[in-house]
Amino acid sequence: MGTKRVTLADVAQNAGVSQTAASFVLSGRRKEMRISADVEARVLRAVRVTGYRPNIVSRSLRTGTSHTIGFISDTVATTPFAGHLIWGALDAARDRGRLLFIGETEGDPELERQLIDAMHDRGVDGIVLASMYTRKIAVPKNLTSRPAVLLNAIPSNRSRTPSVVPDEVEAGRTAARTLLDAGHGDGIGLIGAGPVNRVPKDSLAASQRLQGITEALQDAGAKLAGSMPCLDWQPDIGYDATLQLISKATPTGLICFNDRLALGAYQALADAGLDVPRDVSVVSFDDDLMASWVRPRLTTVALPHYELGREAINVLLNEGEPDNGEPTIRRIPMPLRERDSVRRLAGSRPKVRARALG
Amino acid sequence: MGTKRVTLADVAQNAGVSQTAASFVLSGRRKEMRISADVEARVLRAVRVTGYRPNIVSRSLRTGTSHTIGFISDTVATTPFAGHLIWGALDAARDRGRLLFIGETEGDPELERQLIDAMHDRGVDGIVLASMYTRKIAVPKNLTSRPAVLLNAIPSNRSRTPSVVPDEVEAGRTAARTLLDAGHGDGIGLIGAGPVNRVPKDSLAASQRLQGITEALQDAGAKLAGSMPCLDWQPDIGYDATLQLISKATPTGLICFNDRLALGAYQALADAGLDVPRDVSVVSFDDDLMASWVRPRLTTVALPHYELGREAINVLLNEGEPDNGEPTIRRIPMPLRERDSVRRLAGSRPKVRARALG
DNA sequence: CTCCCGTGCTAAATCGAGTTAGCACCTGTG
DNA sequence: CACAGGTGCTAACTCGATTTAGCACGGGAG
Repeated sequence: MGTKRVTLADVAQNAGVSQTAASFVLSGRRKEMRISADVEARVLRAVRVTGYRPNIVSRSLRTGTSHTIGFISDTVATTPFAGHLIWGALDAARDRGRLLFIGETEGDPELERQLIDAMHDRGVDGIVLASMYTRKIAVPKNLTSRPAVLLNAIPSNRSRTPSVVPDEVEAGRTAARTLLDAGHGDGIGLIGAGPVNRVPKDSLAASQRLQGITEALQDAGAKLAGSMPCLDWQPDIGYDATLQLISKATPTGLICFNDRLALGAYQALADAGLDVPRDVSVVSFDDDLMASWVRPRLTTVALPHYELGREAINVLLNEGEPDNGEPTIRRIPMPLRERDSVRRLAGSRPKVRARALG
Repeated sequence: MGTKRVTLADVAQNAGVSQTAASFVLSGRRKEMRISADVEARVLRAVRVTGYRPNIVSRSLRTGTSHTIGFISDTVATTPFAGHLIWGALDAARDRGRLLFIGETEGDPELERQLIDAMHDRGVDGIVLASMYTRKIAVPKNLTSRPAVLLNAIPSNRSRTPSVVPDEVEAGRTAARTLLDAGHGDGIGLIGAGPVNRVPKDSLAASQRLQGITEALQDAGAKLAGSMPCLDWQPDIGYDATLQLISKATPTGLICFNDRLALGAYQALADAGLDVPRDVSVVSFDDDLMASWVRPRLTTVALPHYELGREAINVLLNEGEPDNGEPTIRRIPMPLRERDSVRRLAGSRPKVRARALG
């Protein structure tokens, strides 16, 4: 309890050498400083005997590196996503011997500024600034005085701050190809955006998913069967949009821009007497928990929250490597979760295995 | 960017005084050290001009207090509860000028030990060790070398470590009274435990909720209509238990030991052609998200996760106050969320308002 | 025998705050 | 005029590690 902590001086005394010698042994630079094997052995024994653990606060003061990282998000409690983002960051941090400070801004820029300062005051090696949904954000001025990485966000102002984001464009292609490969060619409808993009301006998911979808359709020479932009991506909006879309012509496949829209689409299709996937196939994005709860289970392109968290830490700690003037944007693949909401149309060619390689 | 941080020495130089004087001004001890108002003004101006912020690492080394708290939980990602526990802790920490380290043990004692050490190495002022469900835990030996608080857990070994837990006994009384006040007297059945307690040994919720229920029934002179202990508190188990219970005699009210059991009970009652709350009233515990999703919305006694998180920080920072030999156990009230699953029986006396006071 | 160089270590400075001990100056008193 | 006592400040040490500068010794070359 009250026993004082063992310091390096104690270890040195126990080993009968100077603090300097002990320090060099422990930092593994004994060759460089020509410390004899004998002294090394004595120091290591002293460490074991005394149960010495270096005081990181002190080391941090001297070296300026605290083996500590700040993780600031706009919200940690309300979305279940947050947990996995933090989880990935936590694991990556532990793998590299770092501890994580966390903070929550609740979207308040002033609070954000204070948190960044408070973490810098504590000598963090860098800060991960995370957003709960992918968007452009203004990089706070005080963030850039030390290494920083944006997570799930791209700098809106001209800033060198590296970013880690989901690869939404490729996700759009994946979603479209899933229906194309199942033979839905010209029968694909869009719920959520397109053909002209109209969604909240700071959401990147909408425009990039649409871009990927459009590219994949063009590559396949396919034409959209219809599309309904939605200003908000909630179940009830998806319900209305779907009813409206099928009132003109019934598509054989639907790409919903997120799982909540898909939930609404499920209900609308059921009300219209259409069966999923027999009459209409559905593909979506996010891989919300509910995607595996609904019946039939929803095929969706997953947001890789755990991987995003991990990669943010890795990018932060590897900073200064690929310094080619351009701000780094690391895009994390969004994996397809194939479940039960897509039907392969008769006569469609089976998915070409080689495509998975390219 | 590359500009070096402003130190106290810079401030002192800018103000034309010694570092000592500047330090005393900033720590508010100028009276004590007889610093003139003139010098004080010059120092404060210098702070403003230079944008000085104290280096907490340095302060921490000298004073031993880092204004930093460790929060270690067994899991952060998998349960939605975790977010609110951390959220409460985060808010309380911010209110008191502290930052939070977080760590996740994934139930691994070795990892737990390492995390505790890593945080102590960084000079945390104390550690909150949190469990995701209420239980007894063995307090790690290395935890107690500095202030610590158990959250959602009670020490199983003889330990002075203070605890913050939900008041499960009172919650049991609340649940029982809710049905008693609605006139369900001798018609109350239990799903999950009782009359003899048979549930996983380290779960405190079961025994304490049962104790509260039993006390409230005794106070009211009421007898149990039946009870079904369950080894695991999952929907399918609750379904079976409920079917079995009503096969003997149909109670007018059901207390389920958590919301998942209640979900199963809902399904069983529906299958048996019984309506909630017309035929059977249901009260439960936890206030899971789903409790407000099911129809009729479930009346349940809520686990106060946010408050638990807040209080853990408060207890940690107020340590050394009520030092009366006994280990402190702080019990946080579990509030009743009155929704639509309880029916007041005809002829029952309305709830006495004064009862809420006592 | 002297000089040089490599070997193996140590003394002391350093990081940036907080804290202890004490110095110079002024005023009032006997 | 000597001296006590208060006022207002500063020099120097401290926390515990890292790191720079350099010392003592032995052996080989000239």
